[in-house]
Amino acid sequence: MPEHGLDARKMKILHAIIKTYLETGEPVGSRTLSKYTDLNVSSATIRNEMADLEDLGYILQPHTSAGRIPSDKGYRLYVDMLMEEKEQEIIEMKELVLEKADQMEKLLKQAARVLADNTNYATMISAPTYNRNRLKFIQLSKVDETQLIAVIVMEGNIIKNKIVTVDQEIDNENLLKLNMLLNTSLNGMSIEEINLGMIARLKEQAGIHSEVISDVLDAVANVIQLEENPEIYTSGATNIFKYPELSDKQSAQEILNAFEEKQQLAELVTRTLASEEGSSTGIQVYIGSEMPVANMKDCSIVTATYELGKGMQGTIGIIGPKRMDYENVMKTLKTLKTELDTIFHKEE
Amino acid sequence: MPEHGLDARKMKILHAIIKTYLETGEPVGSRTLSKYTDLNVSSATIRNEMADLEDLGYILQPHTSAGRIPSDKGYRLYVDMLMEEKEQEIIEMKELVLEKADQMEKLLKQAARVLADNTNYATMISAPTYNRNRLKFIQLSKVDETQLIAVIVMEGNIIKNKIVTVDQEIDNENLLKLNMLLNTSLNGMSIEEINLGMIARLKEQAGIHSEVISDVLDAVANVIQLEENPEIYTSGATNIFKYPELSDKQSAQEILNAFEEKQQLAELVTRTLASEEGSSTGIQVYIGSEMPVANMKDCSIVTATYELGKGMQGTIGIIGPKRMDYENVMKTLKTLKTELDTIFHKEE
DNA sequence: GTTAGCACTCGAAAACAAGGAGTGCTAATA
DNA sequence: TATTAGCACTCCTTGTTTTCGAGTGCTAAC
Repeated sequence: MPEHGLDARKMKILHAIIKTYLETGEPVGSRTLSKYTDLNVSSATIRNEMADLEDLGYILQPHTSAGRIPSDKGYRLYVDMLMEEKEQEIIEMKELVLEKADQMEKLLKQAARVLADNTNYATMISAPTYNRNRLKFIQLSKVDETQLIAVIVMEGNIIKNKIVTVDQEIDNENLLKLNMLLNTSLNGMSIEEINLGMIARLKEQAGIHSEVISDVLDAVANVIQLEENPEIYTSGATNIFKYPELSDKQSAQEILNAFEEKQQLAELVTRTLASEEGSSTGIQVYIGSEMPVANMKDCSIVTATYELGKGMQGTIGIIGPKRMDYENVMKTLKTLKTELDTIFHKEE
Repeated sequence: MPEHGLDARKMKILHAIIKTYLETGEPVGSRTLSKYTDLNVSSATIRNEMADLEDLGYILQPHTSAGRIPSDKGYRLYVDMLMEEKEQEIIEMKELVLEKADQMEKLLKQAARVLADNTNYATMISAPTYNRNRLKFIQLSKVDETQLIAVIVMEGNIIKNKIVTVDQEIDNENLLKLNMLLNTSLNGMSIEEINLGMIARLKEQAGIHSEVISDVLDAVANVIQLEENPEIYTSGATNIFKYPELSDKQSAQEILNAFEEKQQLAELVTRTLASEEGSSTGIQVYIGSEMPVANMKDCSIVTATYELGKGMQGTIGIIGPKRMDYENVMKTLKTLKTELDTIFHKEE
């Protein structure tokens, strides 16, 4: 177990350093620690131990005559320890009660906000991406003489619609035929299964209305595109101003920029979904330089994956300073994750 | 014309002060101005004039031994002058070419981004709100045994859908009836016209499927709600960091917060739409304390209204420091406005 | 009415001076 | 041998003082 090569006391000291630094945000010195309750040793002893810990790379000294702060490696050890702790009890959290929202979008937005308000960190939630999309239903309806509306429903009730303008009016009978044709051919299909040959056959069967088919298929393609570029909802980005180490002009701008562009966050999401290995708990932690996105080197992010069943999943993330309250954040995240899981499964 | 009570030279000096301040962001002194090309007077003279201008409230002195900066009143005069200038030529702006996007949402997001990138200010665009929504089309379709999908199309092709779960399966014949019923009763109706009596009548006619009606009407109500709470897209919020006077921790946080919450921006939009009076040009300018939203007292915002025809309109806004390049901003905004106008009218 | 000249003001930046938290090392202690 | 007290040293932080210079208002001359 002690693969980190730290004896019990060093461990205790490191733990104490991290804990206090999490609270104060300021380098912690030996004297402070010696007064720390259950270690009954003098500051000098602590200094010796700290020198060792520094040699081992678990803590750093910002400058010669300052206290110590945890290094990324130190945080990592701390977090891993938390992870190992027996299955954490799900905390009661009345504040997290999510109002029933009829649309996933609203629900997720709201979840992000609640999370941000509760934790005082910045949050992000990605809409679920669908590993294997299958068409469930397609419907063409006539809006007026020249306009049709195509409604496409994917498994998981992802709905998309598109207005299709046609040159010549389609009568009801033909419309019915087209609908039949589309549904019988495409129903239950995954995107990969719709190939060129099939499209050609469809167009042929559609006769004079073949160009409508193209438009409908465009809309289908659109749904896929949405899958590849998952929607991401964020909240509480300005919470970073609460942490002095992040709120100097330079870093604040970079972080907020990442939030606004969302591109980088998206990258992070896919990364998280891909490497589903921290999976005993389903929670992953990136600390500082471990972060897959640049210019957030001073942050940590804790992510969890929620399930919507049928191979669809999304990511919840909390982004804060490296000295974030990992313990609490992980608990909270876990709670929200299960919350979302149950909501979505109920709704099915 | 000279209702401001300034002779030509004072005018020139004020203009020069503002211009240089816009560029440098620093208080401008008399010596700087005396070297200003076309005023061939000494710094002493300028000082005298500046004292007058200060008495009149057009400029301020941050502290005794500093140069002068424009006051809100000064900016206002400047902007009004710009407004009066003969209809500004629409500048060519290749960068503003907007890729054809199939969805309004994407289009507006993109427009906001382009605008932000081009101006180096923060931007916002509100989706059009519909003054008098009329239903154009309602369609209920069966997705599977227990689920229906209701698609609602409003005038202007605003589409909304909702999944409706039913207890007992509805056969195709009944579905057709419901569709007929809904469309004949509601088609062309504005929201205000759908009253309780009508709803009761509908339910009665729907017979055993009356609860479906409720759900569909809920969805209709949803569309209205969306109207009251217009979607707002923003971009380039972090541009404010480019202006030192806005990027201290305090103001940056407040401004960015307003951007994240968007509530305040929404307020601003409705305000803009309501007071359609700066309308010779269709452009409105709020300077500093004129701003209807609090905690953006150090900003100015320039807004324009674009039309989608049929009484629908949205707002484009550019938010920056008080010393923003009004002239250019107004031009740009006007360009984008017409751009949007034409795009939307083409798409109809 | 304009301008040169000058004393004055006041902020910004630089220079300086404690003060103090924290360290590393050494020597004494248990 | 591990711990601790003691001490000199480092270097950040804080506050004070000094300097510097841009800019002003006023007065007197043009």
